[in-house]
Amino acid sequence: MSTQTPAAGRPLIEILPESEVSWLRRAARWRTFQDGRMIHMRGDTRAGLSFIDKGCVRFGNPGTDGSYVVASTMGPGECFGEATLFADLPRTHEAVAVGAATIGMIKREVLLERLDASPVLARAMLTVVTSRLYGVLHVLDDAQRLTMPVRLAKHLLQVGAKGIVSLTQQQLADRLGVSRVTISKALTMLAEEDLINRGYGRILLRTGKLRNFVEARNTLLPIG
Amino acid sequence: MSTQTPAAGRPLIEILPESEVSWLRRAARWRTFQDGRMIHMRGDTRAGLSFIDKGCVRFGNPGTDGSYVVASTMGPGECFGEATLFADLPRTHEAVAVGAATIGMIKREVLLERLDASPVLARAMLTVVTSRLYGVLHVLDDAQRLTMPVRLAKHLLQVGAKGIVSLTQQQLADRLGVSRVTISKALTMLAEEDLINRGYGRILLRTGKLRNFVEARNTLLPIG
DNA sequence: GATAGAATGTAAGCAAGTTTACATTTGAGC
DNA sequence: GCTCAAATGTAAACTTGCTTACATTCTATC
Repeated sequence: MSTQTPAAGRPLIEILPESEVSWLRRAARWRTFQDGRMIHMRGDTRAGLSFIDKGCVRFGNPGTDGSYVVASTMGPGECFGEATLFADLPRTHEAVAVGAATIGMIKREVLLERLDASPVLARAMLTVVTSRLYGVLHVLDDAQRLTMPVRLAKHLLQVGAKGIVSLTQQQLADRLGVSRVTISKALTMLAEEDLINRGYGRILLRTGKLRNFVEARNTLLPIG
Repeated sequence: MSTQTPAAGRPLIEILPESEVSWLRRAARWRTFQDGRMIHMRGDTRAGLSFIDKGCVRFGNPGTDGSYVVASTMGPGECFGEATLFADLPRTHEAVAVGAATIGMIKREVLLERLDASPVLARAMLTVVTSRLYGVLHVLDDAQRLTMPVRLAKHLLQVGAKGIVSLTQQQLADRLGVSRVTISKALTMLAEEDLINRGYGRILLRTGKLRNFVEARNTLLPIG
C-alpha cells in the first residue's frame, strides 16, 4: 500500500553510494566492544556519529526498580548518535554490545564538514532520521489505539517477511515493551483465529489472513 | 544539565538564516485554511514540505470507536511533511487547521534541489527532524518507565516556562494521551506534595521543587 | 535415548488507567 | 450581582497488562 522508495527504513550504509561509504570507513576511528560491554551511557554528551560494522547494539534503560527496558536493537550498517551531531542532545539510551560489535566513530566536526560538502550524505541522513522518526510515531500511535493482539500481529508482519518469525516470546515482549505473559495471551488469541501457528522459539504466520486482520482493525500497514 | 545549542527543539524558520527563509517564502505556494478545515488526511501521499505562517495545525487520528487521539499541535514557524520528502512515506496523521491557518507548501522536487545546493538548509532540517525524533523517544521512554505524576510533572515543566500553565485538564490529558480523570488524580498528588497549585484552567508551578521531584525519580530533564 | 535448561501455557491476585456519573466550583457575559 | 456553561474533584465498576507461580513441552547435548 504505502509506496516507498527502496531507501525508507534501510540502514545508512545501504542507501549511501560507494564513495561515501568508503569515506566514512576511512574517516572513522574503529573500535570493537566485547559482548555486554557498554558503548555509551545515558546522558553522555560526547558528540559524534557511530555506525555498526559487525555485531549488534542494544539500546535501553534501567527502570527505577531494577528492571531493564529495551528500546531497540541495531545491526550492521545502521548508525546512531545523530542527536549529538545536530541537536547537541545527550544520549537518551544506554548502548551495549550484543556479540562482539565493531563500531566506527566519526568526530562531530569531521562529519559536519563532510556533510556540508556532500549533498548525497545529507540526503541519506535525512532519509534515515526521518524514517526512524515516523517509525517511532507509528509505534506511539499504535500503543494508544490498538489492542495487544493487533499490535503484535503488526509487529510479526514487520519482522517475519517470509512467513516465519524466529523470536522467543520474551524477545517479542521486549520489542513491544510488554510482559511475556501478555505476548503469550495475544498469541493464543491469534492462534484461535487461525492467523498463526505457535512453535518453540518461532512463530509461523499465515501472512495473508494476518494482513487482513490488521487492516480490518485499522491503520496503515507496517513501515518495515 | 543537557548542554544544548539554541537550535534544539526550535522551529525550522527560527534556526534558518534570513536568506533561506526568504527563499522558502518565495518558493512556497500559499494557502489559508479556515478553522477546522482539513489540510491533509492520514495516508495521503502527495509529497512536499509545509510550514506554518499563521495559526496552528493539529495532528491526530480518529480511533476505531469514534474517539480522537491528538498527536501534537504545531504553531507558526514549524514545518511538517518531511517524511514525504525523504522517506516517501504516507502521512501518518490527519492535519486540521486550528484558527485560520496560513500554510506555505513547497513541492518535493523544488525543495530537494535547493537542499542539494544549500548545506545550511540541510543542516537545519536535520536539526529539526533529529530533535523531534529524540523528543518522541523521550515520550515513549517516559511512558514505559515513569508514573503518571512524574510524567505530568515533566510535561508541566516543559510547557510552563514561567511557572504557569494555562491549559485545562482535558488539554493536558490529550497531550499525554490519558483520560482527564487520571490527570486530575495526578494533579491531586502533586498538590499534596505542595509542588503545584491547582486553578481553574491553569496550574501554578513551584518550578524549583517540581524540578527536584522529577530529577529525583530519574531521567534527563525535558528537552523543551 | 536420557536429561537438563530453555521456552511456553495458564491461573490468581494486583496495579493503574478507563468510562461513566454526578456534585461542586469558577468565571465570562449579561 | 446573576446566570450558566465550562472546568474540576471524586467515586464506582470495569479493563487490561503486570507479577508471581507452577506445570508442561521442547531441544541441544551428552
